[in-house]
Amino acid sequence: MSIEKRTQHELDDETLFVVSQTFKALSDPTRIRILNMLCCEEHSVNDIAEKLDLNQSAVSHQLRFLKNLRLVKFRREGTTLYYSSDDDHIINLLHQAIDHAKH
Amino acid sequence: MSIEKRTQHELDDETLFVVSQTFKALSDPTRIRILNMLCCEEHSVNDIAEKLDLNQSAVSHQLRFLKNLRLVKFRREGTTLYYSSDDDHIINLLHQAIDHAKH
DNA sequence: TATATATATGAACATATACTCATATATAAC
DNA sequence: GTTATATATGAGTATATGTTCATATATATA
Repeated sequence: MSIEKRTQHELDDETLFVVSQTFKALSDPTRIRILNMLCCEEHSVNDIAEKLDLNQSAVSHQLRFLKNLRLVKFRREGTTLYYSSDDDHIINLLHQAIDHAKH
Repeated sequence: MSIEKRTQHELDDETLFVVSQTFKALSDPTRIRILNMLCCEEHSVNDIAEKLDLNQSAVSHQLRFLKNLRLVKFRREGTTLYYSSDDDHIINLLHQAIDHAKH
């Protein structure tokens, strides 16, 4: 099999890493709930924690995870940070999967 | 907030579980490589193991994982099992993410 | 029946993950 | 400065995950 033919099928390490990290972000129920909450409107950390009945620290840890992957962004207003989604394409993947799961 | 309004935003447990499991399947580099290999044509277990330089047992374990989620199927020919993808929609999600990762 | 080949399975292990707790940091108001 | 509020962070911990190794199972052939 030629190198050209192989590369059609085999994914390079960089792509493999990015794709797996992206799906890893979407593979945890807590992160799914957070992303689903942030897809349409921004929310503060405490707001997310209260509405989803989660520990503030747990939410903050997960938001850092999502921010590192640039899936969410935030703006500051005083001591409050308002988070919102920052990757329409990945949010779209999430919604496709949700629709698929609901049949 | 009304129940109707809430359910617009909050996902039910069943959906949450299915979605997270689906993305979990796509979140491991080995499974991504296997699914990417199976998307276009069927392959035997040994064929997958050799082409992707993986342990036969590791491939078999991952195929069981993917089969439980009905992402792959197989047909038998003698002692050989030929696996292929069995969920076009999820394969489509994978390819969207790959394209997204490659920019 | 015995042997060979292909695949599946279970245990063991190392690593990754998600959470909680305690505490640190940052901003605002006093 | 002090105090209050909102969020971030690091350590510790329990569980989940992916792999390897050894072995079991299934099918085909002699």
